[in-house]
Amino acid sequence: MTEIQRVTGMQDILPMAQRYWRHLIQTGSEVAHQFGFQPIDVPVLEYTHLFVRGVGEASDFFVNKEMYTIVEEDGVSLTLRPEFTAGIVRAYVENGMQNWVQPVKLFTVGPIFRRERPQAGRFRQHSQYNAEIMGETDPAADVEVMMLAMTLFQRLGFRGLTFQLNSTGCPACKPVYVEKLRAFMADHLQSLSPVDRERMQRNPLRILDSKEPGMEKLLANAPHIADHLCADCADHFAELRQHLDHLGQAYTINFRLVRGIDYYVKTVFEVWAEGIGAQAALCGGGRYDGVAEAIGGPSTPGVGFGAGIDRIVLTMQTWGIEPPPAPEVPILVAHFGGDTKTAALALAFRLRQAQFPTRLAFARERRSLKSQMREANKLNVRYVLILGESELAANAVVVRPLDGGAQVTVSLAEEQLEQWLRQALA
RNA sequence: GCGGGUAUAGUGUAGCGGUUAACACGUCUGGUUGUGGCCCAGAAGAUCGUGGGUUCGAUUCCCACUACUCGCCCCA
Repeated sequence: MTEIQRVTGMQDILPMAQRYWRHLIQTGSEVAHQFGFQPIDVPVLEYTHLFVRGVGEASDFFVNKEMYTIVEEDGVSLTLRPEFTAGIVRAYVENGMQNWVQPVKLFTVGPIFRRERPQAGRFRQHSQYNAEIMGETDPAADVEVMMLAMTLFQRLGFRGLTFQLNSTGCPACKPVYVEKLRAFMADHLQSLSPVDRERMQRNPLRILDSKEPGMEKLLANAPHIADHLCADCADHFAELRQHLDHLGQAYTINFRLVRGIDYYVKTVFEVWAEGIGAQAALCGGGRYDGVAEAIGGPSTPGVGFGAGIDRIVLTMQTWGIEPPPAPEVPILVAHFGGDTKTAALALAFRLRQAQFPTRLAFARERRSLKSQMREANKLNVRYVLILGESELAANAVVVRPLDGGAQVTVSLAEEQLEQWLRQALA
């Protein structure tokens, strides 16, 4: 219990849970392909400064407390990626994707690492599905990213999905708004909780999604960013909404929806599912036109989203959304005495060559057929191929169906067994 | 970083200041000569999270630590 143990916040994805994961990843890949996104993988490890520059002002906090960083002997500092965007933007710049047909549309799946305190649906290692469009400022690109997310969740079987949508402004209008918000809050200091006063210092926008009691009423009267956007941002937001309206896609303008990091501009959105609170949003994303420059590359607009796979799987499980059943292994080869084990081994490989998923019964010593039958039954095998000495002598196997059908003897000559099985399993 | 809860075989639980630490599920084996599910029998599997106390004696009471868990902060 003390020695052999997972690292805090890490988890094993056992075979029983894999069908959720596989289904999610496969559906995600299919949908991405349909939307014209190409797959990409970026390293788990990057130079620390990539993430430090990428996340901007709040970086001290993350660097100190929330990132897994190792310093190599020569002093080079590396960090396990705490997000995908920085790495993908780095790959875009480093591989000269500016010279590809614009925009470049990419998606990826993989683990990310954050040294946070684990809690329901939050792990230190968790996997994300990410999609990004790089090199395009058109609000239609935002729409496409949003609809990719929405389609994915619909395809997975979620119901009652809604967009939560907001605009967070840009370097031109966001600071002006933040000042207005700060001034408003200063006038209502006495109704702010200590936590929110603290927030006002560090990251005023975050007050908007405060969970403190009474904030709802106060925030309703606070200045809303949608009313303080610059012309460019207002146009972008208006056009985005127009497109959504035109698609008949419902959305909720949520003025409390914000992102904690500076590089987000204009669009921010989440997908919520019926009955799930804001904390369990299925995904979140937005526009990050400032990132490429922040990491030292040429100014490049980008928009994308990330969806936490672990959390989506949890949600599917609590809702009873069933992925397709795991592929089964329909055949077990049993053997019984004499040289039959050797022959069974060969038979199993022969069947696998012929594309039949096959399990082979093992037996150090002589093992009863009954025991092997039990194994087959527990594994939900459809046919047990019994290879005893008499079958071996006759160059045949007994094919025993486990669904109650009659067993038959099939010759091992030529392709007879393969043909029989192909028909039976069709 | 802060706060609440929990810690007994693989899993879920019971238990008590002194017991061979129990039960269910699961696992394995067997139930006459080569055939699953039900049933029956047996077996393996726990220094009762770790370390300190209190006590004649601690799995049981107390403390600390660790881990797990739920929430807060934060959330790229």
